[in-house]
Amino acid sequence: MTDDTTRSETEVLIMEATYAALRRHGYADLSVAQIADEFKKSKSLLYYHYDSKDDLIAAFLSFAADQFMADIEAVTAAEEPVATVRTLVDHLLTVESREMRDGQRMIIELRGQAVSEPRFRERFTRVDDRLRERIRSALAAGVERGVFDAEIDPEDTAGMLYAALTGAMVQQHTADGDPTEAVRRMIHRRLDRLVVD
Amino acid sequence: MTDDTTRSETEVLIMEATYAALRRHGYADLSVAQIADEFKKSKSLLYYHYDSKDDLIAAFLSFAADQFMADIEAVTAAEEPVATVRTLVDHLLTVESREMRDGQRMIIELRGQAVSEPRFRERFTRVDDRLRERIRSALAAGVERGVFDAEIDPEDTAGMLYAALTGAMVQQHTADGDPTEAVRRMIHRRLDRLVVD
DNA sequence: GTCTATAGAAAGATAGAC
DNA sequence: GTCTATCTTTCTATAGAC
Repeated sequence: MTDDTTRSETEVLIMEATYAALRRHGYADLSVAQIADEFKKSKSLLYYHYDSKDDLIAAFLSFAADQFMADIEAVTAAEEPVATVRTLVDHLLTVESREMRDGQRMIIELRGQAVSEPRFRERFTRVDDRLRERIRSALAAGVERGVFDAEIDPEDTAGMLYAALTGAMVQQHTADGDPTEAVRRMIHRRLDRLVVD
Repeated sequence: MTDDTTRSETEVLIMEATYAALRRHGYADLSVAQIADEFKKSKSLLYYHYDSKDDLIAAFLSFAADQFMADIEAVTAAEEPVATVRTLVDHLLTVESREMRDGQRMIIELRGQAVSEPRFRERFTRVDDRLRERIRSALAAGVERGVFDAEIDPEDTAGMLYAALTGAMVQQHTADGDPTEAVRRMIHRRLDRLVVD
């Protein structure tokens, strides 16, 4: 279900080295040599496992997407509708550690590349669809159970919320000043009002 | 006010060549040679006018930001509060020509680079601040004149709206499926409700 | 200001041994 | 599967003439 292409032990090590290299250098001027530097074994071994640099990065994006989605599923599993949305919002907008910050920065930078890299775009499409659907289904379930105002359109509302989350993350990492708190407040306030007392 | 560094005729030609090269090749593997190819004069002349490639690109980003903001000001000039926000939303979410699409893609791609390029980040900070402020002041003016519900917090609301706009644009150009219509509908609907009858 | 020519560095990728 | 060594291309940037 998670499209986990089977990854050998070495391949997992390569993915981790790629992660480390991306954290350290960013994507813009990431070289295969830099990835190899984060890797116990040799540079040419990377070419044994992947046909090209682009191939390797595309594989990494799948790897990262798998990890990210598993993380999300774990956090929001088995919560009721309102809590699911709130948790998701807080999870996406919170940067508690340097590791999380670097991880998000990496994603934002790679996302920019998806403009012209079809393989990247494909992975982001997948993640977007799943997150949006997660919000939509929570909203729909809420309406069905009578906890949310029946006036809302779960599809559009989910699209709007997820766009706001994406935009806040992008702005946070590509401009000074942090818009995430305003967005978080607005969404929680909105949820308060949507809940039928 | 617009921080227009004075640009010589040749420099404007270089900016236009850079724009053409970015449209054609994207930022990811843009070379100075490719910029020169869109330019009547020689490659080395680029280095006479700019110290380095990064310098040239940073200058281009200022140039593009100036154009973009002038465009926005022109479209929203002298409109009343509600119309200003509606026009801004439609303007940012509408892609009517190939030129507009390419322009937006270019911005999104460059924005990804702002993660690790301080000079890029600085430019995006400026544009973000101005657009957010434009929305905020329109909302505040609307409240003051009694056309908007006095309950809203113009600052946070502007942050939320602008985040949604940014997110919709980013998603539109970095994933398949177009979330802009949902976001546009939601915002206009929201504005309908905010207007005190 | 503008050109041609090229230096110098770095990158992606492969050859071939073990 | 993994290594070392290296080929080849491409790129940024400069030198030096006009």
